Amino acid sequence: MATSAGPRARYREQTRTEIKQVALRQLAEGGLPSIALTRIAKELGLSGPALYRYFANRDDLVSALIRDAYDDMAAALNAAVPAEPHPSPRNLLYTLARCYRAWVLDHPHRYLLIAGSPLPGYSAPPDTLARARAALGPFVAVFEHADPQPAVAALVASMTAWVRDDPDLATWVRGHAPTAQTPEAAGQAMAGAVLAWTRGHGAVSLEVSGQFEQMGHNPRALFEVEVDTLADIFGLD
Amino acid sequence: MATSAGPRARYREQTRTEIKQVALRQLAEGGLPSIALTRIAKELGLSGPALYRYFANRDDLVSALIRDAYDDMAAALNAAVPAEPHPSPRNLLYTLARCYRAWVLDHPHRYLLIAGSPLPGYSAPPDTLARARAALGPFVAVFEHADPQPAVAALVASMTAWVRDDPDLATWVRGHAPTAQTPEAAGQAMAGAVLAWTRGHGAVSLEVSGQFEQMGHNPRALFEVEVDTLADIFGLD
DNA sequence: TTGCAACTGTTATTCACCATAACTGTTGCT
DNA sequence: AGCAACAGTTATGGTGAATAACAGTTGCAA
Repeated sequence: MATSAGPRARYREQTRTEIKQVALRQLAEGGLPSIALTRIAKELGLSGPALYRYFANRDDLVSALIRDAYDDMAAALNAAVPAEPHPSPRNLLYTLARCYRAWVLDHPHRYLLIAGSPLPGYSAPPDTLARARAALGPFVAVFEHADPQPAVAALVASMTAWVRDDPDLATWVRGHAPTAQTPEAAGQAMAGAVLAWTRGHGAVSLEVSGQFEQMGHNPRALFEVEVDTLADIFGLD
Repeated sequence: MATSAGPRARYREQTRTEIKQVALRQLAEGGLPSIALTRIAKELGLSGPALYRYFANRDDLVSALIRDAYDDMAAALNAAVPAEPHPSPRNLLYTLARCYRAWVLDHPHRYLLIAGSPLPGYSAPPDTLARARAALGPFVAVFEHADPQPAVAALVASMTAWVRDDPDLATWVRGHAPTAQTPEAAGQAMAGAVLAWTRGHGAVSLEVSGQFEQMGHNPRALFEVEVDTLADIFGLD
């Protein structure tokens, strides 16, 4: 495997991992701004500039954390799928959505790292885009067999146009939703997946960033309503 | 008015405002981390520590920006209400929601400042809470006359329990929704308002933080679907 | 009108952190 | 056996937050 590319490469990978672990702890303790190369180095018994052998700079380290977080989340979601034997689309959505929320609540800082605010107008690098797609993939499968209400027609149309314009996207959608052969079907699946994303993000990001902290309601109930009504809108079985 | 509390206080307020303006520009240009007291001072022809006469520290300045943003947004929303003469609840919701999105798109950085990620577990100071409520207020009025679907029953129940436990909240809700006398009615209004908040935030925060950047769909269509279906769920006229 | 207390500003200094340069010892591979 | 790549070091420079110590200005009360 790629792990046995010589002892040096292995040691290097090991050190990179240790650095990231310390960075994650600092992230958990004080948020993004308190990830400090100097302190990471000190904690590892290294001194300052040594870290630059492993990461080009602070941003590079943070990017690595973001990539890992995406991968981890995507893995969790994909792992959740086969758990349910022959799920109805509705139950599959429930499973995925709960898995999503569970991951976020387990890794709040990492989620804020992913979803947190870059600059307005910022465009994620393409590899990040691909990773985000990997997390969205399982949701696409949910909506391939659906009977959406008229209220989403405009959104489905917008998504359909996008699928038509972007062949890569089209093949990607079909990879997750094999029966979505027409642009319309693919657009419908994308509409469902993106709605799941925005709704999940809305509910969960406010929960995890502490905005519900002083509020005496049940965040889980809120989340479930969003998922439930999403299933309704798409007429999932 | 409060502005004529002596020439000194007036000059002081003026300087504070200038500082905040420069800070806002820096925020727009490079995000939160590039708000730098030293550079603000330089730009104003002052030198470093002078700013500490006006703000206790960097966090204090940022807090002031957050407070201003909340106030500004709340003002925009409240100003949007009387525009529509005798609106149906549904049309009122549309008006408010579009106003919300318009404000966010007009002030993306300030929105990210408000909604952006503090630490998980962070609790906003009470005055911020009050300001957030002021922005939520107009939405409460929308949902006082509604006929919610069974899918939201659990959420309404959760909100009702909260209203029952928190007399301050109860009076605040009645301030915006005079007919919501029972805890149930108030809980229903809160459920609608909070759902509007989370949905709006989900759609708009992803849009404004650039997550839709490379995606060929129409963010407006997405937003409208969310608002439309929210109105449906609550059976708004 | 005078005088002082509060206010506004200054320079000097410390500390934390990112980043680069220049250099040295180690090690794995040919 | 030997060298090139690698992993680490100290020294240095730059930026920014924050505090201390000090000095000029001004509103206002006696």
